[in-house]
Amino acid sequence: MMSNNKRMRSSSGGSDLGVSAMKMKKMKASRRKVREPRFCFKTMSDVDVLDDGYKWRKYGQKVVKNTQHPRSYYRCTQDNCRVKKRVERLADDPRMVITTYEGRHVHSPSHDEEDSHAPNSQLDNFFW
DNA sequence: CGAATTTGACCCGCGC
DNA sequence: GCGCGGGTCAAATTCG
Repeated sequence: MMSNNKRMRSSSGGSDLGVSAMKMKKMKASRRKVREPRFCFKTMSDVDVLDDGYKWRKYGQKVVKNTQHPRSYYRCTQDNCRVKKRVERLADDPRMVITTYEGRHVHSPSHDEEDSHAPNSQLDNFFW
């Protein structure tokens, strides 16, 4: 009764699996010493997903205090791009959106061609 | 059918 | 020591 494992995120209610997942998660994030720098940009637009050349997939939404609007979390769906993007709306200015990019892009925007030998694009990314 | 999206729940770190 | 907030993932559902 009662909810009885409503979500059981680790499935199989097992423990080993859950532990494994937990361990993996820990290892993945691993609160490393140095974290990738985060770039915050203020954008004035009614739309939050400004197609900057990358494909984003929403993976979560949470409401933050000090703000009457929920925050959206996006992640890059590229093959080798695990860049994270955070989008927050300003309560004072609903048309103002704060886009925070976390991580570093591995590919150049729009151009999907092999940029392996194109340090220029990487430099361009760094600038962003 | 596949992928993307949505919501809820869970976990960890830090503050007091 | 305990509580709260913030952040992420997973599953289910829906759209193209």
